Amino acid sequence: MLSKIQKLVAEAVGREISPVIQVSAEEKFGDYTTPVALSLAKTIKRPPLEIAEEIAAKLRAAPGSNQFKKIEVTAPGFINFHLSDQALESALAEITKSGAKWGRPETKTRATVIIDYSSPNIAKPMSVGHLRSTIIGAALYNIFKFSGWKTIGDNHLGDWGRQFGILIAAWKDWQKINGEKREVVINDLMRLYVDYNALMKEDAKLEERARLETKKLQDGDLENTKLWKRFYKISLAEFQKIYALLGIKFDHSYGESHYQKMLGTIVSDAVQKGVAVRSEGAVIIPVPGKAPLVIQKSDEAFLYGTTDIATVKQRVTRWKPSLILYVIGNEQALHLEQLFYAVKQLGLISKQKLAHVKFGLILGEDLKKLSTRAGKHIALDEVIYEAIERAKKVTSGKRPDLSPGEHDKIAKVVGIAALKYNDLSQNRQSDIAFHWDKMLNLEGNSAPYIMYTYARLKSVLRKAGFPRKANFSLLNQDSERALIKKLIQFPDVITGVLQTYFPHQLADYLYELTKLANYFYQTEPILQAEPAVMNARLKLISAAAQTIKTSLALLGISALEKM
RNA sequence: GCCCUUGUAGCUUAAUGGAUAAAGCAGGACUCUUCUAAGGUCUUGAUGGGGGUUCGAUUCCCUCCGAGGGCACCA
Repeated sequence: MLSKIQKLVAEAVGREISPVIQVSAEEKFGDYTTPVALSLAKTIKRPPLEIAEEIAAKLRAAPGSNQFKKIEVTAPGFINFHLSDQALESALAEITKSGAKWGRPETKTRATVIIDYSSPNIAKPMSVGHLRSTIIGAALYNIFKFSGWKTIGDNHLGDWGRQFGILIAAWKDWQKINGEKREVVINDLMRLYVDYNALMKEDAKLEERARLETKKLQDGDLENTKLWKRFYKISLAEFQKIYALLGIKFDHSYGESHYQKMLGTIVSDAVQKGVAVRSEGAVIIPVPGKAPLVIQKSDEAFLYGTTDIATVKQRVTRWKPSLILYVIGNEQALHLEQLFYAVKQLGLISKQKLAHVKFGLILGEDLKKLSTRAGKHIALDEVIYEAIERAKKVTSGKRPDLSPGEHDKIAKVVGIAALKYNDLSQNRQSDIAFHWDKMLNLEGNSAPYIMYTYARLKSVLRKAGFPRKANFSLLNQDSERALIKKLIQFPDVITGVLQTYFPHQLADYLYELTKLANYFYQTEPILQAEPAVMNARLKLISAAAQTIKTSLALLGISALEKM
């Protein structure tokens, strides 16, 4: 709808502009509004009201204006569009017809996007910090895919590098003392890693050993490779458990190790092209105004910057994307700036857009970073189980007609949904202080609220049977109109997220839609209404339920039919 | 010192430069002889300070104050 109006306005203005169109803040200003006359006033040097009236007159005469019952000008020069009853009715008909496809942007694309998300480090358990990348990335993945993009999700596992040197060194020490008596689990690896890190700070010799083990691994040493594979397997199995719980999937999980064979060439090519230079024994790519990107250490080992360049190279040649999204924390902003600059200089990308979808950290309640190294750590699986437990407490008090098995299932879905929604409903760029109660909120603006609304609507639909043909002109209550108008906005919201990479815009919309659906449910009887009205209302709540379901699915949340 | 992010109600958050700053939680008052009260209605309460640009600033610029993160051989 926004783009339709934008086109109309641009034609009426008769200039090469893309005027700002927005949903009106208040009913008295119509359904959509544009301040285009206000912004034109300066360049044309005429009073904005006069310009607005002139544009409005042209708009009223334009062929596309039959969708509006009124096009009005209000001071100081806004042009407001009031949708006609007929426009609402035909829109609802279209929404009903589109079903699960409702929301797809009108402009089609066949472009490819690669989304790099989750990307945990092997040998460390996943912490709450990884939740954000995983959930935000998955939501963006769903939204792009839904919108017709060829979408590739790649979990860029941190499965190479110095952390393994540290772990291998620590492991060898541990083994000397303890032998191999029992099975190694992920927590053992973490403890080894944390302890060694602490010791390393005081003993430079340990640090040197870790460096040597890293180098040996990179040079293909047999023993270290074997250990690496072993640690890799342990970690991956652990990650899979969490991904299964969260319902997250990837198209690929090429870790950093996958690119190791390319690294030598990357560096020599960079040097040959004159993009990289030697400095203090290392090979660097200078970045204007920033620290340089080191691509080879003075001991000739490679770094994650080198791997990241190789990754871009492979992704571009293999998948020919027009967009690559890096869903990575704000703390990596500098590294990604360096990387984006480097691949451009190297000619690996030209028209392709690379974007850092940054997000704030999850901080401790003391507002300090939760780092594995510092031993401060909140395990992700622990948070997930707690979420389910809390949901269970709420669930068990309701619906005595459902079996304990159903309650368990509901609690699992609701708990995880609440966790995801809490993250996705906030602007990703701000830091989050970790509070159990906030994180696992089950009331108010939360996933359970939305899911509950959906379940109620579905319950009515089940009781009514399949709605037959309906006359939408019978939907003339305020609560009905408001709901239809909100439904119409859905594709515009999706389009917005594709541009901003802010999933919370969708969450926000979903919440507003849900509130309107609830209000309607509360104020107008559906099954008790006279048959013709009932049919129209059934169609309406069917459209609302579908849109809620689609939105939840895009956020990675499954809607329950009963709860 | 430089760079990134950030400061909105008691708390947690929303608002592509637009109209009277929007919600949730917490507090107060109502509401199940209609379809799920995990609901609905009403109510108290906010843009860190100071400048500037603009018809219009929570949004952009400057400055001060506060918070988190990062600044080549970790990832």
